[in-house]
Amino acid sequence: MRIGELAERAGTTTRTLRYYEKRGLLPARRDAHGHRDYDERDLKLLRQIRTLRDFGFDLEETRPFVECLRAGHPEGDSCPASLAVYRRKLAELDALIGELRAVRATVGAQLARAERARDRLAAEAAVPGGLAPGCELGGNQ
Amino acid sequence: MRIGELAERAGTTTRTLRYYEKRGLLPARRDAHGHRDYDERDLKLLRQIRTLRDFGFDLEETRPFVECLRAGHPEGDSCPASLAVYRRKLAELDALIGELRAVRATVGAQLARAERARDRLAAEAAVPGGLAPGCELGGNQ
DNA sequence: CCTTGCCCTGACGCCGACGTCAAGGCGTAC
DNA sequence: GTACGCCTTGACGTCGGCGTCAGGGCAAGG
Repeated sequence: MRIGELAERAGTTTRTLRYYEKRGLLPARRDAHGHRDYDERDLKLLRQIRTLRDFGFDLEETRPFVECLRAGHPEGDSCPASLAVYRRKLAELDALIGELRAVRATVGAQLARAERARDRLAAEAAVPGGLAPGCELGGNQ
Repeated sequence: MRIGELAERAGTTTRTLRYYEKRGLLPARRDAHGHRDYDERDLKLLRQIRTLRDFGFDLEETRPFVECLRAGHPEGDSCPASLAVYRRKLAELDALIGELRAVRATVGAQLARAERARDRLAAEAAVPGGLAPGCELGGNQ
């Protein structure tokens, strides 16, 4: 099949396929007209790439999976190099999730603090006698 | 103080300060020589920006905090616009963390599956007579 | 005098994964 | 003939947040 058909069947674009070829990830044979010629195996390789990319893998990280398939293995993750990428990715994800949760906690605490400060000021404004005007906390002279 | 000193005191670079100025985030007065002239308040604004950026806020998202401080409020998050950014960021973080955990679960499952497949093949190779070659996949108990 | 050290502006480089033109070739259909 | 649709290569644009020159100024110190 030609590039347009492969792109459509994989839910991507011709530009992407040419890019993958330039990166050496998905080389294509050529027909008599110089047009790229792909087969079902290429579709399988491409789907492997896209699946991993959907998970946030870099293009380079998909390479071991593609080479594993091309070597004749039934799955892209049938090779040790692919498993190593999985493990590295899991470690990355765990680290990132940990950082994000820490940030989330900090930002959440900041929001809570800021809201308390706001409510305190609002309460003082609503009930001017509630706190002495000279109270230092408000800062409002 | 001049740009070099401010950069050093805030733990950033002069390039960054010029960039913030160009973005209209941290305008600077000029002295007789045309050199940027900052004061302690600018340092406070800058620290607010850097803190938020360390949390992963975009530069534009820090603007409400900076303007809030510049308007005379004691904290950058003393204004409703800042609180809105906090809330938006929390929602973003929650969504992102959720996605990442889903990806983590999927990748973890893929790794486990691939490792089982590998171990199964290794066991078959180690004990060639242990299972009949015609044994159906996955049915080896 | 020259060097050192700070400052200035302007502009290109970088990262990743493509999008989007520009300009042209070839085959088929009208 | 010519319009259409697919293909080709090449090259620039995108996004954010700067890094890194290039080229020049101004003041103090030796």
